[in-house]
Amino acid sequence: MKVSREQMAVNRLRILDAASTLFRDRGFDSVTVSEVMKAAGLTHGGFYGHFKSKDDLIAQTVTHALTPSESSDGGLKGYLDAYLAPHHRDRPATGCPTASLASALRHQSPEAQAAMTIGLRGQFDRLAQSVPGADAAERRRAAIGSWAAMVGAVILARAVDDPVLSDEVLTEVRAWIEHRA
Amino acid sequence: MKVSREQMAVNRLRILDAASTLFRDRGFDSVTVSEVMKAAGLTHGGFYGHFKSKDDLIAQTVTHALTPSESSDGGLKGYLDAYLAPHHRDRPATGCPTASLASALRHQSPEAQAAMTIGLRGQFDRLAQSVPGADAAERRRAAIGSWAAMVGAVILARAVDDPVLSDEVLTEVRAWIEHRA
DNA sequence: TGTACATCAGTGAACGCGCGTTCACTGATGTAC
DNA sequence: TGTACATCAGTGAACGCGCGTTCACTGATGTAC
Repeated sequence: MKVSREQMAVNRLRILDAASTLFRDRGFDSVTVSEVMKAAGLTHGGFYGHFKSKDDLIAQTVTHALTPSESSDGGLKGYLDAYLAPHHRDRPATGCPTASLASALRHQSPEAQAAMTIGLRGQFDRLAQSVPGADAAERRRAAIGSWAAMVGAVILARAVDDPVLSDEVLTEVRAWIEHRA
Repeated sequence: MKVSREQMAVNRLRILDAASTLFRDRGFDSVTVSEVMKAAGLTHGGFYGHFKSKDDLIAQTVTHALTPSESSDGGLKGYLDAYLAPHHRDRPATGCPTASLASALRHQSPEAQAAMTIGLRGQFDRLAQSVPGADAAERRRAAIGSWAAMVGAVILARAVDDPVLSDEVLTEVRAWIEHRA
């Protein structure tokens, strides 16, 4: 049954939101097209009216997920604390897409990688504005260094079985970055 | 045709080496059991004489890949330079297993995660011995912080499409870590 | 504004392929005598 | 040391399942008059 053009646009966004959540939670490969459509309240057959293929969905989802929603603007310290917190580590589905998806992007389409490149460039620019430093070059270096450490910390904290070691990674990396800033 | 016990042990190691290379290169999901066996010079049917399942292979491969082979002992500076080099970024198949596999471990068996935990603990201990710092706590913090930044940098550098941005990530993170040490 | 009809978003059954896994078989190994 | 036989590592065909994708169909939309 046909739906209105507005409804179709809404459905497209619902699919992207569902995909964004599911992919962050379980990765690209183990999430099926049917699951995404079901989570969006539709059936799998309609998928190909919105996207050319699963690869296409992945590329568009990366773009969608990395488009910054008017950030909290709560300062670097607050951002760092929230990012390197157990709450964030334990909820990849609603957390930073870079931390959950960056590694897998190496095996995805050029389109998906291009979306990641744009997202990362934006993140560096944004971070460079809130990070302290004498000149622009120093701030950019601190932005890139901090971001690599933050993403690496969350990935390591999530890969580890022992909650004590996992918490230690978050705490120590936070202290290590702050000590410098 | 049966082979000698020694040959069987050799074959087992060949399978683990092949799996280690293939998994690092292409991830756990997109590498098939048949591919691993073929790369080890065997046929897929014999696989289940060595491993209980593909999940079992993954867990044992993580253990195998993270067992440190008498490290180069070339000092922290040399290690950092080699780690954050384009050569390493461009060759995940022969590179650091943590950088290529840590993210995916979140979706693997408890056994695989336990192997990662042991490997990470060892890496922190080793790094803490070569990193400068006033006391043990400071050195451990520097070890964890540097490792998170190194792993994060290689993951980001590999996820990105633009070679200039990718090189910049490696260079800036290296300078950022060194500036502190 | 109301009516008739063409369009097309969404449905759900079906297809085909590739994967992990199983299994009957082979023939070299290694043990018992 | 030599021989007969049981064992079992490896082979390759086959199975079954789940996935991405296709397609004939449905019925609400939205346009032409």
